[in-house]
Amino acid sequence: MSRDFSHAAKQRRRSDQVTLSQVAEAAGVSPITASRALNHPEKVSERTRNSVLKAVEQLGYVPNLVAGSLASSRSKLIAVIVPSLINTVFVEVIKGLQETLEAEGYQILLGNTDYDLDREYQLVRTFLGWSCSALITAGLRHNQACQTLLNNWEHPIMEVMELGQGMDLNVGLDHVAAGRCMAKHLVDKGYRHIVYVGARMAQDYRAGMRYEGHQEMLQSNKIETPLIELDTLGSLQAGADSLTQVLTHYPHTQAIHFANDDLAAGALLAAQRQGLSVPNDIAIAGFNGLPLGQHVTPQLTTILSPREEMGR
Amino acid sequence: MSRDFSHAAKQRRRSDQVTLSQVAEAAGVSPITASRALNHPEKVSERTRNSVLKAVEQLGYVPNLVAGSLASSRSKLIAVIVPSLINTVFVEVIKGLQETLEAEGYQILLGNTDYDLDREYQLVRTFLGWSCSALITAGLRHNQACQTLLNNWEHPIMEVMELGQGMDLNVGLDHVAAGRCMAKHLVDKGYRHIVYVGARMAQDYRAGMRYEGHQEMLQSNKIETPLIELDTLGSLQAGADSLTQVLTHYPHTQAIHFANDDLAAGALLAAQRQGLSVPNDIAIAGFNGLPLGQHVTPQLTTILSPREEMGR
DNA sequence: CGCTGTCATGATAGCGCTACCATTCCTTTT
DNA sequence: AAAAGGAATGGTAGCGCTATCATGACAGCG
Repeated sequence: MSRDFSHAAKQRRRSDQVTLSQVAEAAGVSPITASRALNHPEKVSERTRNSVLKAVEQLGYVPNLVAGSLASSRSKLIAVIVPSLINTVFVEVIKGLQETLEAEGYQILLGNTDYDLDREYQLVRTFLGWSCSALITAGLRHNQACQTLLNNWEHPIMEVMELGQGMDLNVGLDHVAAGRCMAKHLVDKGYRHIVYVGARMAQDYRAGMRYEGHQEMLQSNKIETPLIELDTLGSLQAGADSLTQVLTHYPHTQAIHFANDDLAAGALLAAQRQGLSVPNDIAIAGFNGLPLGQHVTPQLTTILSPREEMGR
Repeated sequence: MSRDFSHAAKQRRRSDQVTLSQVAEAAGVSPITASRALNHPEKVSERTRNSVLKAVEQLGYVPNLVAGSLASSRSKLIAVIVPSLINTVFVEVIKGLQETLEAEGYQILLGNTDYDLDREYQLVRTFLGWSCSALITAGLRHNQACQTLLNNWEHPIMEVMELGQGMDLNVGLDHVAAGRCMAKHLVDKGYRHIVYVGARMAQDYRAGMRYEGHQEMLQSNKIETPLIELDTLGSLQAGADSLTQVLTHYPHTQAIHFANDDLAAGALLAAQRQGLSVPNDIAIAGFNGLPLGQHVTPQLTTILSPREEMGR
């Protein structure tokens, strides 16, 4: 219970990193002024600003952003959570975001859920802990805990890839409609034996939604809707493999509707290697509008514009 | 000069975020113990740990990683700096790193230099400010300021893509040798009219190094070394365009040696669209071993293994 | 000539967490 | 039985920065 005041001072400076105070001292101003000179240059006189800048240069000062963020409870970080880096679309999205955000001085904190909503929750938790100034996630579907977390969060949340009842910002498209649209296109072309090929649609539920649209359209035309579902993630290789599967199980197939362009491109190239003519022997449809798609024999695609939809 | 002790307390809690202290209180322990329960579970009794965990759950506590990092001057962040997201190789590298690092609980802070060394310096500065626990950068070449910064940094630095005198860890390959090797291969195949196509080699100096090797080999065989340099970044589209250029300027071309697989694949597909047979009419060589390369008519490639080289 | 307003700067007090001891209460050793 | 070691917990003091308020200097005003 006794109190005493005889504690010896404890030293804990762990690194020899140059601090703002040292810069301030070298510049002959107070730490606060040095801080302002760097972060709100317009609030200090030009003379002061210059001498601070000079001191920064001389000492090789590197601002400790962690400390700054803690003090201001803001950070120039933006969390980007995607379900996969294998599927090229998400890479395209990151590319687009990256261009815009980095130009604004933000850094991207990258997370990959592997189509696992629990993993997504973990990532969101972690990223919120970094007091990111925004969070960008692919998709509207989150698990309960994650949803709660996001609802209570006060910073902007952007959900890409999918249209619907979003939280803050929401760009994307209606996947059911997209599937329906592509199916209609194939039907209109006169194809009657159409196979849908998806990859892990339980997880990549957006591909599932496109399949729904596809089904809807074919059924209303009284056409069978055979489905081949791969249990690997969509990739060129998977697409190539699936072609064989399709031809084995459904030899009469006239057209294949793939869940995404990676699969479609893989199948297309495989078809060419096997000497099949596309689209005469077999038509191939994909989804996304990857650059690759435009370089093979003309291919059907819906376009996603990942670059444009930033704004804030 | 006068000192007085009558300051009123200032309130500044800016958010209603749950703090560790609140968790500790709810669990009936001190904040320190709560911290330990979460970060060093083996150091507290099971009873304590459980009650802390329960409190965390109940209150919906999200650890403030910024504060934690400041206090411990460590963070579970790893900076990854690449020169481009357009060139598919770097995406592959990120993919590989991502898989390994995320499994270890690290987050990736992504930066893109656009092949600009000054931009790289800025990024390094920023990332050091986040007290990342490691930094991964593509390439050994940095500007002076950046080099100084990196030399004085006490955490691991990994340089990928390029072999040589590195700092800490260095994985990659000898690009001059790679260029030489591919050129030799083409010469051995009997080609005598070989064009090299690169994209912005002043910036993408690794492509330049491969060209050096290429040149060396051809010259020692008394073969001309025509070069076409594009001033866009390597992409499928650029590759396709370059094919036309090559055929216009050097109609006798038997083989094209591309600086990377994106260009090569673009050209290959373009050739096919134009009805050219590869490699009978024209041979196409790339560099990197992208998955795409394996799906077009067999193509020459050196393989980079971005996934394996993690360690730590 | 005091009164208010604006500008540049400074003093103070944290942001939420963890490192570093110190303390308590056991168990083991000689 | 006392000394020594160990395990669990707690108190204190920052990590390096910025928000908030306070201050001083000087201009404009009636």
